Amino acid sequence: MSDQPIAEPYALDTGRAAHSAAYSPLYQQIKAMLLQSLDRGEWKPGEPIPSELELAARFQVSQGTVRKAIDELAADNLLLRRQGKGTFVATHYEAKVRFRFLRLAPDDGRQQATSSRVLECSRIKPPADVAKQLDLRTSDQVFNLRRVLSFNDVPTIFEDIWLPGALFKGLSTELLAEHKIPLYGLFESEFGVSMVRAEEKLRALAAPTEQAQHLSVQTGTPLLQVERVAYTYGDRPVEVRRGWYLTQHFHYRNSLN
Amino acid sequence: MSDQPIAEPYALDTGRAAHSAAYSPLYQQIKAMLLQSLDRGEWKPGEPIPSELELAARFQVSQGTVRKAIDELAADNLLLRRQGKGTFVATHYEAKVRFRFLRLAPDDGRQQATSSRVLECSRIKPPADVAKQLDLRTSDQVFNLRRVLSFNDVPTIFEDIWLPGALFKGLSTELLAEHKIPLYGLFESEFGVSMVRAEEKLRALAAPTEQAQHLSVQTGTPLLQVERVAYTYGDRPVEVRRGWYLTQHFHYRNSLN
DNA sequence: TAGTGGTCTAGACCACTAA
DNA sequence: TAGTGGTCTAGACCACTAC
Repeated sequence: MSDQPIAEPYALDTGRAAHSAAYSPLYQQIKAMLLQSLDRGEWKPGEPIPSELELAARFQVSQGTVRKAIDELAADNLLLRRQGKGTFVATHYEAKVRFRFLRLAPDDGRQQATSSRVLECSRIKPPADVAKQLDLRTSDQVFNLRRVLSFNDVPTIFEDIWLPGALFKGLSTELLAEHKIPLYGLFESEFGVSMVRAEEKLRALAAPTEQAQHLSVQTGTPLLQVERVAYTYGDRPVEVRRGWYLTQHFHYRNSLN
Repeated sequence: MSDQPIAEPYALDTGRAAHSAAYSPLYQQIKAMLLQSLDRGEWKPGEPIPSELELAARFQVSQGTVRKAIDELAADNLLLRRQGKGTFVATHYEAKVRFRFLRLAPDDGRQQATSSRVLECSRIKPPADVAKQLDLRTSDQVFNLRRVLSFNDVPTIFEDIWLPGALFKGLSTELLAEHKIPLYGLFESEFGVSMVRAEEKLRALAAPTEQAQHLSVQTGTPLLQVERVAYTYGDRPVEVRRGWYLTQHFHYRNSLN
């Protein structure tokens, strides 16, 4: 085993000449490569990624440059740093992460027992607007999922969810029944799809008949409607979700920074 | 003029001994001092702060340490870095910042002419819940402001606002009429109060009579109610705002990260 | 050309974790 | 004790802005 230099396995653009065609800093290039590794599932949620020194050696840069790349991924909540232990791939099996995506909170602040009842899980062709939001054709297959979330056994959220069929092969009512909350945890461990970011649009509206029935309220009751598009690595949309929230004893919390 | 060393004017805790009582990194201490300067109004919104090298000399640390402090303040949107020009105190007279606090957007994405009509501006004693949220006594004075925001002359938001009297001396309907949008711009330039962060609670509810009248809809129309507490430097609450949004043609946009 | 923030390096040392 | 991330330094050079 000699110490002969190995062939440069990573194509880093070290050329930092002024006015270079498409210059991007080294740490951005490294960030992009780490993102690819995450996307490929090279390191799974909950697992540690290689140490900073190891990555620095692999990419032939200094530790500080790797640090800056990891810093940004940690700021985006894709990675989690733990001093003395390592850097880990974020997972949805953590209260912290869950609350980032479940913004409805009880007015009195008390903990609530959460339960989910799946009403439907079928393979269908998507409505035109959903197909567009998922970057699919209307001829592609999608899963349509409908469920009711209850807090302390009080039905509070009705959700209508669409998922690309190609990514969620094998999704079924049984699988959903076995698996408990959170849904995004199931997605990451069973299908290797990590939800990283989402955009939501909120409106107040009078409950349609169907939604009202699922939530045990009268038709016309004011509901908070939440339309979500969720994205995985690389800003690829992988879920459309329409939710109707009862806000008699709950509120949607948000921070403006 | 001699080059004699000046007395150390800043109390930095350089003692980094293990298990030191209350150890905090140098860059955090510097961040805290920069925050104090911002709070004192040493540098006003829109103005540049001293250069990194100058601050490094002032605090007797390396440029890198100052950079890290500034990095965090810039990430929190308190400062704005502009390469080649300097680092500036964030101001609410910028579209970017405005959209951080006004989350209602038209469904069709088209630009809308925004106008504000002030209905009331009075000095009163605060309701108990408002006093509590502002860390005031119910015997303290507050300003109560009511206004309607219209987009393309369509009334869309009714707001009820409370501000600590001590901080907003001289606030009046006239001042508000002269001054155009945004309100937080007025607060920062006329009263030296910079809104830095806010927490909101959203609910859907049936329009009460008064709100319905202001928004030209029927009593009972579903409205999005938004309760906001806004904070200035050092997490001090300085505004309570209750808004009712018409979401027929608008939605509240939010990003989950 | 001078001054600003932005990137990158190499190395020292600290704080935390686990064996 | 060894290995990890966290802090701090000093210095070089690049990119951008303004004069």
